[in-house]
Amino acid sequence: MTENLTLQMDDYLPLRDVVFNTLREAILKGELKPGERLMEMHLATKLGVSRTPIREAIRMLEHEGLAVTIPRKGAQVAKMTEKDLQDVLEVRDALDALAVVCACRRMTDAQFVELKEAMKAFEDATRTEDVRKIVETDEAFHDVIYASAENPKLVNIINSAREQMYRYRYEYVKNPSVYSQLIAEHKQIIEGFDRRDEEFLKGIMHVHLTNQINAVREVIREQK
Amino acid sequence: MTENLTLQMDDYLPLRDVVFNTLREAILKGELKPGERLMEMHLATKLGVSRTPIREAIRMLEHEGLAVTIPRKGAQVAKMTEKDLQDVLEVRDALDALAVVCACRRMTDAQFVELKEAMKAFEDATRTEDVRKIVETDEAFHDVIYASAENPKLVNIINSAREQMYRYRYEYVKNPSVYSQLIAEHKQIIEGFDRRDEEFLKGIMHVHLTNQINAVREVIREQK
DNA sequence: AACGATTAGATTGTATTTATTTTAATACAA
DNA sequence: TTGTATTAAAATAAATACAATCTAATCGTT
Repeated sequence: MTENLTLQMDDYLPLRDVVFNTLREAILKGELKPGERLMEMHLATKLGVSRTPIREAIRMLEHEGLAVTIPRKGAQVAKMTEKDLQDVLEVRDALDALAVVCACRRMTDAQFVELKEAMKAFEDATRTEDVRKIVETDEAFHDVIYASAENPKLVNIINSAREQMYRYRYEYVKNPSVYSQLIAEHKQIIEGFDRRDEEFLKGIMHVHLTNQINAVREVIREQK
Repeated sequence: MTENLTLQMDDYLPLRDVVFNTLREAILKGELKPGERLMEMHLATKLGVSRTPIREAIRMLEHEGLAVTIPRKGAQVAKMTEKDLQDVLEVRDALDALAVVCACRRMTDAQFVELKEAMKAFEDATRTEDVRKIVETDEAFHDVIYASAENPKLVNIINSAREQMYRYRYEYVKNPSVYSQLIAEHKQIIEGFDRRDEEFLKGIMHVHLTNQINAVREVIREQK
């Protein structure tokens, strides 16, 4: 019996996607800074591919809001003004409210368990002082909520809104004094889901989000 | 005095954008139907360009939600299921509510005049039986509202949500019996802005949107 | 006739080449 | 020194060429 027929090993990804993911990560982590030029030839040689997949990846970054292209001049990492941040937050606020209401109605027991676990993971991470891990577990916590909303279109849009500010948020999370507040808010969110209290949850999410505004705004202001 | 220094004639557009606009229009108007394959070579010869700008345009359509690519198999016009429609509407509902509240607070007098003019143009269009014109003037009416919200990020996201359902909505607008209702709703919207009544506006927009659901749902159901 | 292997053609993925445009560097004139 | 032309270099835009993969038709076998 020919066992282990687990072929179909779809580890294939078009180079454009590999490049896209690489550049996206680099931008979000701040390795590529806002305003920095994305020169095709340079990136191509650096990543060891031709310019074609680079160009396609740039088109994707562009529509993700992470890059801006000026025809015949090239692309650069998108800059955000304070106004941009304000605008994105306004949108995220509305979408988070929707997500949390949907999630409140649709969250399964298994997902609620998952959420509590994610909460725990985040709490643990804050004790490690590993910023990267803290950011990731925080995102994971919110991912559980978004997934529970059972609305992939919503998740897509929220994610693209998140991305636009996450590269500024890294700085925010570097400050350990905010951990306790974040943990407290996460706990309240759990409590809200436990009680299935939509209005309460909307309020908490709003606070949770707006708390980040000023910190991120600082970062943007500095880097001007 | 050298007058008429209106050079700067930026009538240049990269081919990728020309192709993108062309394909986008074709999809929204139903010339390219959901599920239809987007073969690079075919499109390239048809539009008289090489495959490079076609590929870039497809990447853009993809992130706009109008096309779906399967690696090594190619792209096709995105299909929408009833669930997808439901999901998009849920999002649009939330974003429209946000837009209308922002617009209510920020709309200038000039913009309010513009809105009333757009209303008039729509009313005129419904008498022409020219479906294309009707759709356009209806969109223009809503564009005024969205622009008044003074939040470009929000406008972007709403537009991409609109696009995803607009290609199904054409059918809805073909039915003249809905015109009077649409006109009535538009009038109420104007009234809402006149009174600056946020809650009223949110309600109207919600009704205005959900009225389209069933019609669009019909269309999707049929075409299966 | 039904099924599977083989192969030809079509299609996408990637790289390379060519053309156009912009940037900047240099030279010249005011 | 400043401003304008001119030229050279570098970058993007688009087209073409090549490679890898998939699809579907064909053929042979059962």
